[in-house]
Amino acid sequence: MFETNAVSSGCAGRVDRNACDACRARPLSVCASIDEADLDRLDGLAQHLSLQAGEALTRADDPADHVFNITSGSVRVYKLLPDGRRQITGFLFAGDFLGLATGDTYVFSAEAIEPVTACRFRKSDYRRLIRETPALETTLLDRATHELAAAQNQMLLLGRKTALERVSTFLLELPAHDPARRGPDGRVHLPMTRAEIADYLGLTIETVSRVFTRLKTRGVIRLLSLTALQIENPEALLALAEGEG
Amino acid sequence: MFETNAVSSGCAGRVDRNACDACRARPLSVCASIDEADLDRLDGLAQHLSLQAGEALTRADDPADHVFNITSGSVRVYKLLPDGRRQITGFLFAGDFLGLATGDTYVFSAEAIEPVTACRFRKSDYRRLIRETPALETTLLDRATHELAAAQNQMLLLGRKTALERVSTFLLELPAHDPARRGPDGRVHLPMTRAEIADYLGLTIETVSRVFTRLKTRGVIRLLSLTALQIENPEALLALAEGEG
DNA sequence: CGCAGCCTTGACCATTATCAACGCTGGTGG
DNA sequence: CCACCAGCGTTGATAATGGTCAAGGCTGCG
Repeated sequence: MFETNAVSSGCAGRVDRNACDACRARPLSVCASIDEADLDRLDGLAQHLSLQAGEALTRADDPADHVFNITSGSVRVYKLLPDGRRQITGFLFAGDFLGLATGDTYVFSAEAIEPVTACRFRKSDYRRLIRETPALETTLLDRATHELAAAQNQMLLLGRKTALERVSTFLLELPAHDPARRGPDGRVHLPMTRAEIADYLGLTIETVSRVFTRLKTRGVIRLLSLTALQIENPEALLALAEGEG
Repeated sequence: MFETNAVSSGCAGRVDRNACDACRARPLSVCASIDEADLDRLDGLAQHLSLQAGEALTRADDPADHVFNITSGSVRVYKLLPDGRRQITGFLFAGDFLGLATGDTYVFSAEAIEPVTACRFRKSDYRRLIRETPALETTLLDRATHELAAAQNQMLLLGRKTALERVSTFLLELPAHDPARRGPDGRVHLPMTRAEIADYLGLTIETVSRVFTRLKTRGVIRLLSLTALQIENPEALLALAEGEG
């Protein structure tokens, strides 16, 4: 299931170029406010992974043995109902953390949606590290707190926003969450399929497609390809996202 | 806005009867795994609050000056859209923590839905306490992680479950989250109105009411009063909650 | 006793899901 | 080099779930 990458340093975000770029780009990344000695210890314990699209980092109900730090690519985190309905609870990008959940099995699944590099730590190592590295714990608490705020926003979206508002919000938040998704002039790269966007926004692929068309017709966005679009009118998009359109 | 309670001890959950009961009932309560000396310091810094139904603990966009620990009663946490649509992101009960969010303004509002007692700490004190009390930080990280898992479940509910599944899930999780809501023989006390249940589940009051009626007709629940009901068939309710009914 | 607030029920409506057909695109193999 | 195919995306027609609007009932309190 896992392919271990030969490159063996920089997992904590200090040496490896990818990871470090991610760190600098993200105010709350794991390596922020952790000193050199601690980073060295982290690096020593890290296992390096390289995954193809579709490969899993975690599976719901499997033993929760590891925690992960994404260093490049994108990951979908989701939960399923018994009949197969899927809710994607978040997308993860370079710098994001995965697997903090307490309990001894994962309660969600996580899979690469494009080639991903990540590093992972055994949960036992991770717990020891946390005990010995207060700065790490502070950083993780900060991150968890941020994720909680993001989760509240997503609940507002799923519970109370219309399809048009959901898609508009998504198009604004994707580049805000991951600078690597953001090109110049409001250009946005979408690594995920319509099905994944739909399962993230609590809609169907048809509805997502229709809303894209509506936004295009209104001149708010321009579709450059299936995986790239340009925001032509950010103000209008923001107004739509908050229900003022 | 705040009425300070005269009772001046036990806010950290050690002395005051209410709070301590709550602590013992909840494996992850704030006082768990914190030693006596630390608890004493916590108590020394706590301000004690007593709120009537409808009074606010926090308001979205106000300066985030305090963190709170609920010691009795119930609280609604919610976000609003500009046009007034409301999403309740969670209900808090005795033992729950509030206000961990980073940033210098609150991003949610929190109000008592029945008489509430709580204690609060200045954010500056709280930050210092965290630095000086690793056990507190560990506990808070655990709690945040649990809340994150709960938030993912709620996203699954809001994004993919039907009205019947949502209400069934709610009736099962309310007593699971707060033992004080659970009477004997599957009896459940609902401190919140239909409007609050609706805004928590992403539905309207009419739909919530109709689902209650359907569950009643099917013999799954029995309504004892507006604020109390009895689960007659927990297995059926569980099946409905997961979409197998 | 009467009123206010909340809840329930009913009729109708709208948004979004479902079902179906078609189109585009990229990869593969003749 | 082109044709075909598979997978994904778009568009259209229809259906259903839940929302909206409206009326009436219950309950607790003054």
